Amino acid sequence: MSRVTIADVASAAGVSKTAVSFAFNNPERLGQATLERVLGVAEDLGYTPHPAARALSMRRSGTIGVLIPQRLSTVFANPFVSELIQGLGELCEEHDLTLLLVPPLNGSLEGAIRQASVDGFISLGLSPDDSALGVLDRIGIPTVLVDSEDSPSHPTVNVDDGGGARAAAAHLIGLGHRQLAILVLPPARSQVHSTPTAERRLAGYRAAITEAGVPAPHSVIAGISVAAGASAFASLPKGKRRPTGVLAMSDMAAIGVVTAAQASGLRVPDDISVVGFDDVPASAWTNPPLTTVRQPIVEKGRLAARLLIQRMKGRAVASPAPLKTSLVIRGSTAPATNLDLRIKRR
Amino acid sequence: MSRVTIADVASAAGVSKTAVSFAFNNPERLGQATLERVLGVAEDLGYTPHPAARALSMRRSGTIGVLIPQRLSTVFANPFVSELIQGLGELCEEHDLTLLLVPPLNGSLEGAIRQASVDGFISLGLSPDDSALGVLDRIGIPTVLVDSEDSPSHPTVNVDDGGGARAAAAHLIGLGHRQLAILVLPPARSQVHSTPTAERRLAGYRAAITEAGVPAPHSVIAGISVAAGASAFASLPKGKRRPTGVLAMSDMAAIGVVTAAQASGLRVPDDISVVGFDDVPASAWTNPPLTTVRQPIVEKGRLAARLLIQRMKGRAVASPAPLKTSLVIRGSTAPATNLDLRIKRR
DNA sequence: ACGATCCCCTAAACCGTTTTACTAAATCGG
DNA sequence: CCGATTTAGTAAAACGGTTTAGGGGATCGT
Repeated sequence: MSRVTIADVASAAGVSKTAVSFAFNNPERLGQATLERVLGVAEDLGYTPHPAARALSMRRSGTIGVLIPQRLSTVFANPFVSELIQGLGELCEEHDLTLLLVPPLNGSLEGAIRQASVDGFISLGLSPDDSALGVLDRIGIPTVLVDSEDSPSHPTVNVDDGGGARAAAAHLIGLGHRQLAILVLPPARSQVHSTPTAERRLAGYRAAITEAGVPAPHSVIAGISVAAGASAFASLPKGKRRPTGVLAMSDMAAIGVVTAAQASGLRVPDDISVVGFDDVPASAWTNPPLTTVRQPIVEKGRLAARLLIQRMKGRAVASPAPLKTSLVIRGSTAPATNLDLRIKRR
Repeated sequence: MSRVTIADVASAAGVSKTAVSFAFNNPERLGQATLERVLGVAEDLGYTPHPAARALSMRRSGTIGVLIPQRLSTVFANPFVSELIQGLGELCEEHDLTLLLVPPLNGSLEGAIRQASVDGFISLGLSPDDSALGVLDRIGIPTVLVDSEDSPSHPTVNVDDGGGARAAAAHLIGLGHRQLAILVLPPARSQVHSTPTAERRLAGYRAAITEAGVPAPHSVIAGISVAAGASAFASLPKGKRRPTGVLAMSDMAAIGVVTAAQASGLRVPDDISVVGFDDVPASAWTNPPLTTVRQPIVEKGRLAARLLIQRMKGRAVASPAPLKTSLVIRGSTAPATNLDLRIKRR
């Protein structure tokens, strides 16, 4: 009933364990006859090398880990992660690697990191002061940081969040919007908390607003889910002080705002403009299609994986320049209308 | 430079390897003083147990594998997988497990299976004759089949695909549609090929159509992506023979049909009705919102994970009854209009 | 005919843990 | 004060592979 090991195959074929190992990993070192016999016996017995034993012995598991700072159920509700995995996946498959998702276990990422048998880590959105990072370089495992801050010990892959955010805010301001709202992420230590990326976006929004000299925006806390966006809309000021332009930290939150606004009887973009961030595919199909800041997510995944694989091969790699972001103008933004005027006209 | 092992800690603390191991896994077997000393030394040295060594020795890796029959980049383009992972993730985190994504490597799922160090597998959409299944029970690793066919050796989690499909087709027929099209999946052995699930859906569509005695539907081959749906629309008959109702195998394909139809100048649902399958979250935000067959994807993931975890604990588990599906009627379907009539009216 | 080479194959060490079986010392009951 | 338990720790054997170093026989060149 128990697993068939290399020793079983060896004795059944009348050879040494070494020979069996060679048959699989170094066939040219065996004679034609023995090779075939060993392979045949292995097949008959249904032998399969034990992956953990192999990993231990070869000091390589053929797996890279994706460090996910929050619960899988919240993170995978955002298509951003799917997109990123598509990029990572392309390179993994190219290099015969599998992908391990490593979320916090019992609320602790560190514990999860230790348990993970991987050759390298891709870390998503970790704050530079996160204790998990300490564990990472203590273990000395190759790591690439995505959506984090520049680190002396690990290469970092980022996009130009600040520039994208400025462009988005400038777009709204250019359309005449003066009463703006920003959906900021909850402060650290909540389940969904702020990340370096979100900070850069926020800074970009604020910079553009300050430079334009328009009134300070209204800030409201929201997570990155559609539901969070919807409830954020609910807590915006009503009446004359209602914002006419909303800047979100993600497309999901933006979509939440749009649907909640529509449900409350507002028209998008006529009554309220909303801009998202990321440009996930779904943003092109929403009603109206979402104006958003595009970042090349799949490309970002590919790049991160490429760098990690190089590091795993021992090559030193430098952090690449941030990838470009660009504003994609679709249907969720329009020139601001004068509220008082419209109300009067009715 | 090399990794610090349990032996290093042991000699530094002046105890045996056993003591160090106990300090972490069996602290009550050590005296207060030694326990603290060992733990302190381990901390100082930055000791972390080698996961593969641990897995080998304990015969458990703390990981469950998700067997993915196609490339990650194609599979993760469908939000269905994200949803499923949310469900799987909930139970994994509850049980301190991580999730390994196992796509085919070099086109071979079997090879990938062997390399994966996991305690159990969740298999997605595998045909019952897939050779990968043979490998699975040869190794004797606990497995739960999702979106597959009933198997004597493994519990299966399914939804009522056939019933959902019938309801969808009946809905269109009830609206007066007589010229129907079905988007069928490519035959086996292409990159995205048909699955047992798709077969059941197809059978459901056909059964409802046959029973209602309406003309045989037009079939057109399409994958499960938005792009595939769009190009499928392009290959539908034009003019008087153009279908007025389209049945898809996934929401993504349906969305592709909708956008392509709109791009070609047709109005949805006025000129053409489209129904999807799955009810991924994005279906509620599209323009128009998609009529689709809802299946409880997250719940499906939870259930599959729950069963697998039970099997991993040695309990025998039976396949549960298929989960219920239900038709969600939104805005992409409407009563059929007489084409000739409409053309005349213009 | 004889050392050098090459071809096949093997014994044993190693990877880094956990766990079993056991021992020496300390504590206990009576 | 003595045998029986308990306590606190250890040595060695797994776990299941890969890899290093080397050995025995056939083949080669001379």
